[in-house]
Amino acid sequence: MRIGELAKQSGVSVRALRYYEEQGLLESERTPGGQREYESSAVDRVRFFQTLYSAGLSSRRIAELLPCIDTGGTTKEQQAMLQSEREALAHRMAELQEASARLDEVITASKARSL
Amino acid sequence: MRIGELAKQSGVSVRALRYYEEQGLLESERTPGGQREYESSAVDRVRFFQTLYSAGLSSRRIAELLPCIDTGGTTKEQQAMLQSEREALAHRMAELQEASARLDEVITASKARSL
DNA sequence: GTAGAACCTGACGCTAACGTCAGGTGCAAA
DNA sequence: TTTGCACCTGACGTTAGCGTCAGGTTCTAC
Repeated sequence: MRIGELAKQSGVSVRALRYYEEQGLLESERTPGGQREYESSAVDRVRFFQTLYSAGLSSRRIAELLPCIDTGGTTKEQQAMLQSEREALAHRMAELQEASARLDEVITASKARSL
Repeated sequence: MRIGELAKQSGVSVRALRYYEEQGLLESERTPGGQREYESSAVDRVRFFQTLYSAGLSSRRIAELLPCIDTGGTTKEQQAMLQSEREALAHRMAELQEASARLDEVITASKARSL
């Protein structure tokens, strides 16, 4: 598939896809004319990037994790990297729960006041 | 307290505090000489902002929510705003859990491979 | 009354993740 | 073979949340 189709199926912009390639996240074959050609598996890959992005990971971080993800990351450094990112995620989730709880306080307080 | 002290106690930079004021999040009295003076309650307020920031809320969004937070938000618009923000938070938490699960898959897969 | 730390207001710099031209090329259909 | 849409490569623009001068003032201590 070409880039427009991948963009449609994965729900991101064409510009974003070219950006991912620029950052070393996404590879593509080229047609004789120079246009990008993707395998259908690229759709899942891009969606995976979106998931990681929304979790607060940067392109650089994702690029660092990619070897682990693709090859299964068996070196100590890679496993440590995965672990530390996992812990960072847990930390972020705790922050979110904290924020959520604080918002709930505000909400219930305002409801009580409107009775 | 003055801005340096508030910065120290709340754990953010002086620049950040001035930025919050610029965005309408934080108010301050002024000494006759023009220096900012804060009440001790400002520490908690700033920490609250940090919590919301880390949860992915923008300054603009926080500024919109402030009236609800300070006065208890009783108008329908304000309650709706609180609710929608709460739902957005829940959505973000779900994304985090998804990402976390995906990372766990990678981690357990890599461990299995290294055995 | 003076040194020096802390403060002030601009104002420009920075990074990430794209958006958005501009100017030119590939490709599929009629 | 000529539309005309999709694609290409630069390259500059944008937003948020500050960092970082610069050049000047206030406050506190001695």
